[in-house]
Amino acid sequence: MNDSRNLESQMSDGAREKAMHDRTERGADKRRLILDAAITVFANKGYHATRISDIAQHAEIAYGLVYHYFKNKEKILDTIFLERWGGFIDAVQAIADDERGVEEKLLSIAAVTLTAYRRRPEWVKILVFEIQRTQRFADPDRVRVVGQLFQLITRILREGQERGELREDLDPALACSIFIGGLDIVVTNRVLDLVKIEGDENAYYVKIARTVVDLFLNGMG
Amino acid sequence: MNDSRNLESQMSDGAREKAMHDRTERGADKRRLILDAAITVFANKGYHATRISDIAQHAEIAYGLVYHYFKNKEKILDTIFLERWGGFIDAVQAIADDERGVEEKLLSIAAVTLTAYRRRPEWVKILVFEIQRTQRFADPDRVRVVGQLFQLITRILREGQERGELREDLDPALACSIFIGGLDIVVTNRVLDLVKIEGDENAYYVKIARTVVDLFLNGMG
Amino acid sequence: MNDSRNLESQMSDGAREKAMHDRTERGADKRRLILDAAITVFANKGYHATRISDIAQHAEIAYGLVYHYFKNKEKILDTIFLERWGGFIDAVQAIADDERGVEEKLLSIAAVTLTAYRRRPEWVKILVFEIQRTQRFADPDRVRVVGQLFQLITRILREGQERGELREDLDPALACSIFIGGLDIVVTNRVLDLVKIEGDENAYYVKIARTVVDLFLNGMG
Amino acid sequence: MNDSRNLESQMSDGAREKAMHDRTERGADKRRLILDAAITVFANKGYHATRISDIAQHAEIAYGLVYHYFKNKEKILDTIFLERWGGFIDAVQAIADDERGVEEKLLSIAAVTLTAYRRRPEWVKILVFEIQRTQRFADPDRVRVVGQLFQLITRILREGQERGELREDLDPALACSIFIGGLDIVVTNRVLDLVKIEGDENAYYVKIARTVVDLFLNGMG
DNA sequence: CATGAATGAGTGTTCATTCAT
DNA sequence: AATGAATGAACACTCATTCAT
Repeated sequence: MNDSRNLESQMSDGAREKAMHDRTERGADKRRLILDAAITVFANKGYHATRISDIAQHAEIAYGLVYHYFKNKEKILDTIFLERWGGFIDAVQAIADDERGVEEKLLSIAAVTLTAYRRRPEWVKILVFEIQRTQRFADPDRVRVVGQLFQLITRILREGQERGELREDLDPALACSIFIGGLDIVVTNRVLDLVKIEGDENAYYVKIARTVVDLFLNGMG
Repeated sequence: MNDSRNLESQMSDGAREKAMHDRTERGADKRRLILDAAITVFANKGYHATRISDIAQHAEIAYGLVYHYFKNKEKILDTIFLERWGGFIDAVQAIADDERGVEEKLLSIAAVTLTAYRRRPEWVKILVFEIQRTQRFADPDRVRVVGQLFQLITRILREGQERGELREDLDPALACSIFIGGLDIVVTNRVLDLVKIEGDENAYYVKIARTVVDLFLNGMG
Repeated sequence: MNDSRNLESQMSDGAREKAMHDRTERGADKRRLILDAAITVFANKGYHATRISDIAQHAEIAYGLVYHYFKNKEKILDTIFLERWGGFIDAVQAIADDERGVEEKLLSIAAVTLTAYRRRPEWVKILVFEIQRTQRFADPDRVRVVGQLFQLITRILREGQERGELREDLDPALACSIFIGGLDIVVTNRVLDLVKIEGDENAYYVKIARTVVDLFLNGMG
Repeated sequence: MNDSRNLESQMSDGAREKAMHDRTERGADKRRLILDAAITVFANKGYHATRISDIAQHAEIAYGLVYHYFKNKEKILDTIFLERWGGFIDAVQAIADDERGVEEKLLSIAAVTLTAYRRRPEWVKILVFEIQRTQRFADPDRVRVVGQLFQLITRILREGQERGELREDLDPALACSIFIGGLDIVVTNRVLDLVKIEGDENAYYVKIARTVVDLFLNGMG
């Protein structure tokens, strides 16, 4: 990841400027301005409905400057994807690599996912809606990259099976899909406002994370 | 549903002509031609990338005729949505209303969903990618209609809890989301070709349906 | 004039059916239906904004039937023009031919014009706006026909000069233009609602006719 | 008037560049190019028959550039209207405000009107045909602005009555309409080529102006 | 780096007109 | 005569991308 800010560090809002010296101060500034503007606008209007001029206006920079930093509109989306998803994958990787048990790992992943959404719903909107779906036929790289998440979680599950923490009669890849699907739809529901929240948002997300993992491990029966 | 052909009946390809008397024979023919062409093209190229001329060419009709039957491009998508989703909801409704236990009902729903995908992947592609996501801000009706599925399944789960077939400590609405999410991602994975199938497709889907429900009811632990 | 109903007879709303035997009863019926509908719709929406389907709907006949009676959209306008304008010219011709003095003749013409507007503003709208202006380059016939009105009034003025009722130092053609212009703009003003009417409309128009002629004959000085 | 070039100054073709600093040099250039092209094409083909590509070709610029300077086709017409009519109204205002008698004022107005037509018949065509008529229901502003001319001339007449220069038994608003109508139809006649000119055009117009005012003041009787 | 004017291909939509029945 | 489905040319408008300065 050229810009290795994962979701965790994004959460704690660590020193932003530090990471910005792969390019000129001002250049990187503008580049970041564009990306941040793009994230907002993509999330609000959707990728297709977003015009380059929208991004430029929101970033308060000149129209044509966008093309100094990005080859075209799609590259902007690509960059956002790589940056955000990369950060997310790094976080999941760290969780997968630590020494805790399966339950703790899954809880961490659920928490990271849901908290990320709570703090930066725009990113998640873009990840969920714009990238997975919009250009799905265009870029096989994109698909492969999304696959990383599945591989990491599948590995966690397989290790759990090997350690005897999980049933061994289920395909870990399929179980992984279902776990991710559970998280995904919870986020999707929020985006679509199918489920209304009452009370403390934070507690709500923690509870959801627990429930998802509880259900995944112990079942509804 | 004005056009009450649900996914099941669509599968068995029951008498098609019978439903065609809300319009002139020829008119309905052309209308259907357009819809079928649209389903194919939307699924292949995506809604945004599809030109009206693509649909007309694929249906082998004149360009302008499309606008004889549909007010505009979006209405075509709308019609597909209502037709297909309506059929699907009817099928789920029937399952929810029968007298079997929770496990059987969930199995049926999973089977219907997955089989529908196996037989008409284009429809599901359109349902999953083009409608749920693309136009999400435009039409609140759309969101509400998708919500029907959640309500039906939530009801099944709540009744299961009341009959003592299911744990009562979990919110049925949330559990419902997670169940749907499991199915959804499985379909999505197929669409995205993240998971490769080996051997008999049919058996594969049956096994998946069982696994999803097994995991949902008994958990991974 | 194949349909020789002039503005005067239109005013008195004489037996309508009588004139309709140059064609089949029903055929002429439909033809008339279309023309009447066209007059209304052209006056409301303007020629360009009027679609054939608007006319058909308003006439409560089938879409394609319009093309049985009229070669194309423009022919409908043409027919209205010839019919209405022809009637109007006939009325002016009768006035020009009678034995009264110039003042009486001009008063009659002004009265006919303004009353026609009062009773059938749609016709006048079409005459004034749609025909004189819209298609002016298309049909030289149209221009020639409008010229008839000028010729008739010019003749009246020239005769007045010869009889010593009018000044002889002014070009009668130019004076004619100015007289017509006075009437025209008064109608136009009404159409554009630049001038608001208070009290009895009828008396208002009679007074205007008198004023126009008074001013034309005696001047403002 | 933001672009205060009235018909008189347009006639004398005063320093053009001076007025051009509300926009960038080049920008204003192109904008003007478009407007000038539009005036020509609108006058030749009529507003409705004019395609954006006609304007672009005539201005020798790229198609899309038209939309850089004008929101849409109608705005181009609007701009021409405001610019030209505004200039015309300014000229009439100046005449109304000076200290001469009614006859001189009316003569000036007639001369300005007719001379404007002689020098720039396209503008008058557009003013007379395209704007007053075409969009009459759309923009109430348009009607109001045309009303300004009536108000100015009505004021002149009313003042003439107060000074005893004019008869007081006629409604000045109505007299104003008739005066304008006389001028209008004279212009219209030229446009329609109902009246043929022989000899010196200039003298012709001067004579007409005199005749119109003479007739208006002294009458035909 | 920065600006925003310039370009022009692309596409949804309209609607007069024709045609088969 | 009557119907309305079928046709397809036409056109306004959008917007990603390039370019001159």
